[in-house]
Amino acid sequence: MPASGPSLDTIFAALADPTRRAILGMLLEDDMAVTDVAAPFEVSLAAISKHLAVLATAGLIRQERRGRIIWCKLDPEGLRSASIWMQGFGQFDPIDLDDFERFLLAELETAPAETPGQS
Amino acid sequence: MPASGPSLDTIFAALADPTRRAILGMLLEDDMAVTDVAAPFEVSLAAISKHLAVLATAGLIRQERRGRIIWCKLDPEGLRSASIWMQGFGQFDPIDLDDFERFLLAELETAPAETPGQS
DNA sequence: CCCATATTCAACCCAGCAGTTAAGTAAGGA
DNA sequence: TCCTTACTTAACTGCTGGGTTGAATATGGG
Repeated sequence: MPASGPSLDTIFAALADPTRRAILGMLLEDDMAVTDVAAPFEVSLAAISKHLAVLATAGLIRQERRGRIIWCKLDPEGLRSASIWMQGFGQFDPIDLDDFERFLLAELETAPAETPGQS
Repeated sequence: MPASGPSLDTIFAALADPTRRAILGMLLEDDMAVTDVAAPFEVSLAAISKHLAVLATAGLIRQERRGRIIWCKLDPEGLRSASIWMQGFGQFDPIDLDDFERFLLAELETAPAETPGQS
């Protein structure tokens, strides 16, 4: 009883944006404040704030205020229903994590319009 | 060497629409002609035709003309890159196919605005 | 050849989303 | 208290996406 969280609509729509996927990739390494998340991107802070709201609504991240800083952390469970849905199509070989690493790097290199990952 | 097909942008965006996911669910059982795919839905045939084009562009289905009928068939490989990407977040327990079945049914029941699955 | 079937194309409408800037709120620190 | 830091909200813009209808294309059958 995963309590049927956010809809698949919401989750997949959230994942459809390269900026948001890049953010998830960043949060995979560490929790971050909103400002720090925004730093590598060229878009405004407000835009990133909205992206984070979308990700939170989709249940992919959680935001927790501590002092005046809002910490963003990945919520891997949020991907669960989407993952289950997808696994239903095609019985792939068990996923190799190295594959993921490669994909993530490729994603970051051919990034939106800036180079998140650079300082 | 997955030949880096359609982008994750394209794939996730395709999956973000409930009508399109319903179509994928239908094609999971059998290949279908465009007209037959459209039948259960309330939207126009042209709309479904567009949805199918989106799915094809995303590499999730393949369309093959035979006579005057265009057959649509699922292309599970199209989900591969997206699946790999997602598996990178959160090491879930190995997916139980029954889970998928339940999700698919739930999806179909609370369908877009019509009842695909009805004749 | 002509008509019906199967599907796409074209032109258009409307809603929603990503982006902007500017103002608003919240919380430390001097 | 006042300023600064950390975010969000509001109002607006431009583009894309899903929907429509109606015409165009392609193919099989009588």
